[in-house]
Amino acid sequence: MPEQDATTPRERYRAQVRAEIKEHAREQIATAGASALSLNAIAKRMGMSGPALYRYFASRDDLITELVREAYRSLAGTLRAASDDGADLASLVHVLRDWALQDPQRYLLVYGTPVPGYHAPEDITGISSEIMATLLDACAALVQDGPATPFDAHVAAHRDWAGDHPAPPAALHRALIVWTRVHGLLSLEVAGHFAGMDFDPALLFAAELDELLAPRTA
Amino acid sequence: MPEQDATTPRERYRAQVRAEIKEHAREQIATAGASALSLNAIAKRMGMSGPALYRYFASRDDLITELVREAYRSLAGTLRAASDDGADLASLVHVLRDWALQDPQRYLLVYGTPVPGYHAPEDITGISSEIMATLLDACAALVQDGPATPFDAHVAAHRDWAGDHPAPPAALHRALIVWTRVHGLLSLEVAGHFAGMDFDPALLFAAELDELLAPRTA
DNA sequence: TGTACATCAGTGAACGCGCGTTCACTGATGTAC
DNA sequence: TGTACATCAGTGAACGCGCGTTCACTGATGTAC
Repeated sequence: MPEQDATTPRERYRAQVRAEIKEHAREQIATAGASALSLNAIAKRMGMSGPALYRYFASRDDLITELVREAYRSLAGTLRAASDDGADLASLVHVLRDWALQDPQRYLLVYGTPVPGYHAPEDITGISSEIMATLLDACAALVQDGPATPFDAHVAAHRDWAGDHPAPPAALHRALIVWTRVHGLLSLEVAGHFAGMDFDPALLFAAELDELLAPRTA
Repeated sequence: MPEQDATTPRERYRAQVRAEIKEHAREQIATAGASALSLNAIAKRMGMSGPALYRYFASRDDLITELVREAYRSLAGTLRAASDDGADLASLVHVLRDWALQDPQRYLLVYGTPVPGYHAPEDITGISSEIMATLLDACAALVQDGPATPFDAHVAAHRDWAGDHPAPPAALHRALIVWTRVHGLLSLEVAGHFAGMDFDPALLFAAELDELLAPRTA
């Protein structure tokens, strides 16, 4: 995972230290959540003094922004890659689940409650809609004709979030439903709300995916 | 909202100050999230010195615990009351949504990512299963016979979380699905992830509720 | 009803902590001639 | 190839802040006789 084109030794070193800082930051977030991220604590764990990190990140917010951006990019890239490999909606959703469980806090960086007092930069909305676009591709390939629901009509008139994606209203609707259902399952699982409940979250997920793909009648 | 049976003037005063502290705590949580809750800040806003609060709560964790417990109790009570008034699953789910949007941070205290470094006391699991029980009642009244899904079988063998509720496996399954779908919608809405997206979350919610109640065929 | 005592709310000082961030600096690494 | 200079990583001290929590205390409120 190269930081940039790192040609000179100094640039390579910089990139490496930056990566190491982010590594420790991710560890720290995984333990205590993003709001507990502390530059001094990272420095200590790296055997450096606190101020040294300011050579690599302008501020704590800067570091968080970088982590959030990378989380978005990682998810967008992972889904896009699966999609390019021919994954259908079911596979895509499984890829999303695997990605989320592999690093729960990273998932929460994207779809969790925003870090208090922190505001995301604009370029992230771009990556966000790239994720949506991948989901829309898969949904568009799947929707069949049927009676348009009232929400289909509504979303047809409010589709800015889909950019210029050519998906029909029913696909927009489906994509939103997929998103919210999957997020409901993942966020509860990741937050530990299934913990005392004995059943297997993977099986519930599979069952919900079945319903997601099953045809429906009125 | 009486704290306890407050008979003597001193007890009444205590209860009132406790309530006022919690009021300010809720405000602070609403602004910056639960992890930012600070006893000193609350005291300052109440025109008291920090240590004074230790007359009312043994520690910061104690205060958080109280707020979490009250959130659970409020939700359990609200749902139970609606259920006793004869609410069906659809109404119940709308009651849940209203309760969540009325105070988003309170909803997150119950179903959000747990406050880092904080562990909930046991008596809360009791209230939690009371909530589930209300949901199960509504689902049991609604499920019709049909082919048992693989997950129905699984949950029939892993139903400890339902206590001794007599609901059939299909109802357990249904309750979990209702919970996760509704939470997906609410948590994304409450966290502001629909904010840039123009469509009306209430309509998406209504559409999803329709699908939740519509009969399904394979 | 009045006095003596116990209870309890609230204060202010203090402890030790960790935080983000700045600043002037040392010393090593790279660059130009 | 060797020297002079610029660049840059990292340090240590310092600033000001807010945190949770303890402690010994004052003063008001209630209770018992």
